[in-house]
Amino acid sequence: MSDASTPVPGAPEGAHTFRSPPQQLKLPAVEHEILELWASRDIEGRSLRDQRKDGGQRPEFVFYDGPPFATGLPHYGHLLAGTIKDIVPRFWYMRGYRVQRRFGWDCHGLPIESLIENELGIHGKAAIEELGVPKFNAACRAGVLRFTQEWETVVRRMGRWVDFRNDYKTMDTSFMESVWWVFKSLWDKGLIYEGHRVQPVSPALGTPLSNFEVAQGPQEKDPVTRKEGHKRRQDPSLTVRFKLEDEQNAYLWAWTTTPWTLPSNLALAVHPEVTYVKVRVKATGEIAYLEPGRLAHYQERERIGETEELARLPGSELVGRPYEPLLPFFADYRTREDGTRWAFKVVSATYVTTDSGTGIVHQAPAFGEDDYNVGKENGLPLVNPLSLSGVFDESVGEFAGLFAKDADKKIVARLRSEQKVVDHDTIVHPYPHCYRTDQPLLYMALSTWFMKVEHLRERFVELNQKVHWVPEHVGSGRFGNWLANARDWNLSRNRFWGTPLPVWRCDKDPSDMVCIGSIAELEKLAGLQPGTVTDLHREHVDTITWASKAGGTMRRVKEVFDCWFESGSMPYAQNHYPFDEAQRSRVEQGLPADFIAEGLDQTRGWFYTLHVLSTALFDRPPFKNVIVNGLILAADGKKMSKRLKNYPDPNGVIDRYGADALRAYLINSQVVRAEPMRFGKHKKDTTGECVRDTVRLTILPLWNAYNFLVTYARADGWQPSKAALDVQPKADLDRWILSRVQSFLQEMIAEYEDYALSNLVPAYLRLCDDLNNWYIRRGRRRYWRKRGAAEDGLTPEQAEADKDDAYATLFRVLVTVSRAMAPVIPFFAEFLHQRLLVDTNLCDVEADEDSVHLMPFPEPSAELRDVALEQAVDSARQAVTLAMGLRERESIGVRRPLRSLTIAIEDTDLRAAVQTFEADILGELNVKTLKLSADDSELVTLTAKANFKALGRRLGKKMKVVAKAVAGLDAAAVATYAQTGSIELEGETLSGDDLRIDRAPKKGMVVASEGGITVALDTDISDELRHEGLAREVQNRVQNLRKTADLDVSQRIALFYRATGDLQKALARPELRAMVMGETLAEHMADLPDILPATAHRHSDKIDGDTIELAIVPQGAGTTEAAT
RNA sequence: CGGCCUGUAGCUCAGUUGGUGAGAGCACUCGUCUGAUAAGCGGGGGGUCGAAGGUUCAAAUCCUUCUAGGCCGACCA
Repeated sequence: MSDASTPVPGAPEGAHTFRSPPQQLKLPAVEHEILELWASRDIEGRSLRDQRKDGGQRPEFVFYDGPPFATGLPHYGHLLAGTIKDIVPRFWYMRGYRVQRRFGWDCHGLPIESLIENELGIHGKAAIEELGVPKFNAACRAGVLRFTQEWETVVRRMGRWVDFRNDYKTMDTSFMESVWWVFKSLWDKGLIYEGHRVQPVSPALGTPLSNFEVAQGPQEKDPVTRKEGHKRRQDPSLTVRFKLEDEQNAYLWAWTTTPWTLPSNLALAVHPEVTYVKVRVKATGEIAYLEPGRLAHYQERERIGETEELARLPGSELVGRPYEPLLPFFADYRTREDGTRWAFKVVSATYVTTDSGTGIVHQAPAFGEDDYNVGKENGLPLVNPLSLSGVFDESVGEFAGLFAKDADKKIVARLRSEQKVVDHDTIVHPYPHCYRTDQPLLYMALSTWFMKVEHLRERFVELNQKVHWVPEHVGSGRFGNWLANARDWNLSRNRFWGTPLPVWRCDKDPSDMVCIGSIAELEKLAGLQPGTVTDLHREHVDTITWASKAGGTMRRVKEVFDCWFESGSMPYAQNHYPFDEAQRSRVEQGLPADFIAEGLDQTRGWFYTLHVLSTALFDRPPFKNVIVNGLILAADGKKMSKRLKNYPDPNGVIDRYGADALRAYLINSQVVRAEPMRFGKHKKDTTGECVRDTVRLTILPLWNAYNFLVTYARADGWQPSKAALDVQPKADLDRWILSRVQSFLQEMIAEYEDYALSNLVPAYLRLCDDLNNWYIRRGRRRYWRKRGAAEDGLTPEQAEADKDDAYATLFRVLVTVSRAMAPVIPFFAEFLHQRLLVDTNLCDVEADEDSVHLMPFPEPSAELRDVALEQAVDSARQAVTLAMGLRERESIGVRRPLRSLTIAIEDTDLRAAVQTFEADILGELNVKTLKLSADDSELVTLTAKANFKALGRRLGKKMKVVAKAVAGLDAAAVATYAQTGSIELEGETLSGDDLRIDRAPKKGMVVASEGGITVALDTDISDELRHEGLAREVQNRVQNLRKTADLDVSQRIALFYRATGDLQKALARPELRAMVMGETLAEHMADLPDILPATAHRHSDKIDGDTIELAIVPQGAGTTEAAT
């Protein structure tokens, strides 16, 4: 490869020398520099909008970004989702795809409407209409984007690349027109109908509430069950009697907690399979029907006197029996025109329970969902005398003008006077309340627009099976169940700030309706000049009318869309489909998207609406892969709460530790698999200490490795080159780390492609451990070898080549790792790329090599792989660990040299491979010689254990007996088995890995064994070894002295000492004396004089019972001539 | 009340299709440095795997019940 490339402007002049590394690593400062770099070189733009300098055409990886409400500030949940939404596109971009990432804003809906109502100081629909829709909507438009700047700041600071310039807003005319197109398409397919749905209504607001809003209502714990639920409220508990028309003096008893629904009673429901009882009340002689268990309940509470049982019958026998209307207002519905019975009869309903009331349920179809469904099944009429404000209209006589809840008392009074009340009590129960006004909600059937989805259920489920869910269970469980039980979608809202339903209807003939699918169509029908309509909000389109066939006027219906319908239309509407010709095929080819990611709470939200619309419109799933993230809780396990201040401010955490660390922390958790996560290191961590740990764990290891390379390369004059990136080193250590990096790449790619983000950081940490704690530590000497000198048994030429290989290998490793980690820690990866490649003029701007994020993701090379070598190092490191444990156990410090270490490994190839790392093992452990052996019988006692996994299935019940026999085998028998590989026990032939052989250290031996590797230390210490150990202790004390004296590492010294006993003997040995002097840079070593210069530093100590007194005096420039 | 998820070391969490010495990080403790990194490296202690039953030769793992928590939904007569 040639080094002739277009250098990056501003890169340091001259050759390929590394820039000196920063003195101190300040991550937030580094990140700010990187942000500036990205901006100044438009790197983000080149990636996002695919404006590469090389102009290459790339296949498209389609990502849909779900729009957040623009009315709140971003919190940790958004940062987490943003991180996921950044990592995945970055990876696929590096894999050679084009990945458009457009930010979206959800601009419509109740959150912003409520906010504006509060700010304008008005409440309720009536107030808004009084103010006027144009003014209200203008306020919404002006207010909805107030936080976009804050969002952009935080999102960018997190390192997320997403296009804010080319964003989409659900209030854009183009977006809204596409929503119309979506609706019109559904309309043309016959999937839209007008119907009723029982909805919670806030009478104070005069508007129905969404389930979402209901859930936002006041909550409290039930004092008995301690369960969180709706705020509790006291209501009447009224039992009334309905007179049967076909039997004398006989009544059906029914119970209600909402007397205001009684005027609208149209039926009574019984469970067809429940047994009811017919009784005579002794005191009054009346005959009553109800469920016997409930009767007993009333009698226990002494609400009813004694009764005489007359008969028992199943509910099905009551079905169809007529009764007199309780109140006269809707008595006309008693019979149909043809004379058949219509309302006021007993109907069958399986939802009826016998745990409250009477077992006979009052039915007011307009005021309960179950009632409504029962009414529909039985062809009952729908009567609703209530307005949205909960006020009765003229149809209910004396109750007209009363608020429903206020009418309760008057209704009860009238029923009481008519002898229709059996029992009147109160009940305290959880009941939904308005989240804004705190008033109890009323349920009532309202006219709404529906999309038919129930017939699509099966298709939903089929298409959903093609989706790769992370984690899998959300797709098959929660979401799958939801799809299988999907209900027709109520997609209209009686609100103001939203996309208006594009339905115009004749005010004379309501059946004359037209659905508009585009602006052009509207202009044409209304006779307007093309281009007249530029905005589709209510204040603009509600005034557009035209003459109808029936001589009336075509006016738009009042409703606007549920904002979920808009977000579900996002795949089409963000590109103004199908109106924008240029984008048409992209939209069609971009469905399903390759990837989306949102929180678990979107199961019923965006995931669902995307699914419904793409199935209905295109018969396709909307996305191929989805990552569902869980909820982030505060460190104390509670929800994050601004009030409790139980979590650290995100900006503060980023400013202190950097975005990379926060990203790595968030992603290194099962929260990316839909599980909840506690943001904190411990329960009281409210400062983000957990993120500091992540800096230490994930960034510093890489930083240290980089710092090592650059420091030595600069000192040594080594220069990186393009050739170094393809280095084929000879040394085993180098070949090993390159192989190890390949397996790391393979693992990373597999995890990225599987969207298993929580496995990325652990894989990377394992590599860092290998890199820092073995590769660099063991290879350290190679970097500071003098050039041109024969060392380590190598000729000067060999030593030179080996050293170059070492530099090149480490350089290559760091470059590769920075690319593999770029999606996860985009700042630090970029920092490395800039320092290693850009500043050294090794990048070609024309080939878009000036940012790590424009580079291709590194492919693992099979040629560099050497699995056996990787295993050998594993084993060597394991042997070292075992031996370290032995030293610890025997209290022999690493400074004390030992004569020999024995490693027993049965496998011949592995043993030979471990041998190649002999010097490393001995160096790590401070041992003189290594003995390798295939046979560990002198070191350990063999015991055997049955391999349950292998034998269990084969032996079944005999397993226990055999296992016991195996455990009873003596060492000799096990040894025989180890040789022959077979044994007869309890009539079974066991062979191969039917037995697992364990090694227990023999008594009196310094031996440890694990996983087929046995190590033994020779702890017999000769005088020679002991003296060397002592000399090293002295050496250690001198080094400590150097440090307390704050001497430069290259500062020469004069060393003086006075020692006793063996210490004296050790230091008298010439070779040890030379060692101490060499390692401590001592130019002189002599007995301690009586007088020392002022620059001397002193220390005395006791080592193994002998004493030593030390003094060091700095030598050379800047110091006076030391006493000699 | 229903659906889904969770309960493993002091804390945060791993533990594949059941296979028998239950792991990591942090914290604790002991040791270890001087030509990358003490914001480092290594050793160690610490858990009746939420509880109780059951299936099985074998259960942290499968089943049932209970219990605690989370998310979503239902909360009606």
